[in-house]
Amino acid sequence: MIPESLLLDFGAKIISYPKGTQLFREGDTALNFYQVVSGEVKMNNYNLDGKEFIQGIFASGQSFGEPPLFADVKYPANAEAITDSEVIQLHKSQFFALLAAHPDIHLRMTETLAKRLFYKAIMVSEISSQEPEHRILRILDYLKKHVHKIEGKFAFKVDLTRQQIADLTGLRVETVIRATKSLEKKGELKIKSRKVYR
Amino acid sequence: MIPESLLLDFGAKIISYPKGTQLFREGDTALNFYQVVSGEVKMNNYNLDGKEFIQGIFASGQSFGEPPLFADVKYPANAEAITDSEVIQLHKSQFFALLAAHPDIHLRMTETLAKRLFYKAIMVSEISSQEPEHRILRILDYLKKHVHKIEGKFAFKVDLTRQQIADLTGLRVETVIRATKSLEKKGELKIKSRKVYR
DNA sequence: CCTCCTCTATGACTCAGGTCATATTTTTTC
DNA sequence: GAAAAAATATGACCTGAGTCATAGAGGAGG
Repeated sequence: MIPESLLLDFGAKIISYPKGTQLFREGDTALNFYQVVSGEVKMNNYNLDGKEFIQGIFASGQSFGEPPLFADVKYPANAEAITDSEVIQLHKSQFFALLAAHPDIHLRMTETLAKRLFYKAIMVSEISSQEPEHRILRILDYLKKHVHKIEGKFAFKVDLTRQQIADLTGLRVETVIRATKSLEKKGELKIKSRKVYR
Repeated sequence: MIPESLLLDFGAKIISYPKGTQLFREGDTALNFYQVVSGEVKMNNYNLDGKEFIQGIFASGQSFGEPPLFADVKYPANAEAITDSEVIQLHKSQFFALLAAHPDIHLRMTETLAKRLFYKAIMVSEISSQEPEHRILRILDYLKKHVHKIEGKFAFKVDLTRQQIADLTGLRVETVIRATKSLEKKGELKIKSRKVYR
């Protein structure tokens, strides 16, 4: 997370995107650095038959879509506002000026990429190894430990719909519903008024 | 890729690992920066029933296992020498000294992470969307375009066994064999004396 | 040239997760 | 506060990739 004041110093703008708006699409060339001010933004892909896969969900303070700024590639996914959102965005050239002026922030940026790579490494291996229940637990544990930094049994209230869990794990809603129920029976998680706790 | 001479200046050592040796294991704390001098190293996971998933294969000049140096996490996978290999390794503290002294190299490092993230983003979405043939084509196209930078139909000779393709895509050997044959029939790739061309 | 080992190949069978249909509950919207 | 939309839930059925077994082809090494 880069302080907003600093971003603004370098010429960043805060832009509002109503729920459902696309900020950029898969295949677009990356022109800006983005950081969520308020609301939630997701990055996703749609496969041939319209099924969604969510690469990540980004909340207040989190940046997204940086890799293509560094690597010479196009966006591998779309970005879409999940709720009405405000996003601070800074043009690529200015972003690099900022990094050059602040090596510590560059290092934190690298750290962010490294963490995301860690998550993807886990998910890709997990998804490939099948077993819906395992996949679901893994993503919940990842969110609990690394994103929300919560400890304690059932202390983490999962603020995701079954559909979102499905789209993050590459499963179907029905499978997620059945698997979460089965996991509850096994004592791996709790379901209270339809919300999942882990 | 960081010049070997520079790494050596900062105290790096070149170490030989015979085929099959593990350099580090999933869950280990990251202590060194690694770069392949000769041979090939893979990073992989084994799931509960022993099935392998290959996170990546690294050849001469490529570095691996850096993310946990930056992010405060353990290795998400093992590293193992595929062939007899020489690897140059530099202790974490010295590695950071090197980066601080050479911002341009730090930027290239960030670029490397960004590219790898790009690959993982593609793979995770692709693997989740099922359809073996699609998955296989995707990884082949990725390797062709981004790793080997080859153009032209069937100009890319895939130097991977069916088993390795399977382990990279999360499929089974038999499925890969059947799918590649089917893809050949469809004209998407060629098989000449058992080697796949794309 | 022969042996051993790895890799490719193919058929038969199984089953887990996807698909589809339908219902109920909760939340959102106007 | 009623209507519409979204989310959860459940059953029945189906299909495609996994599993298992077995065989042949190619390559390395003595």
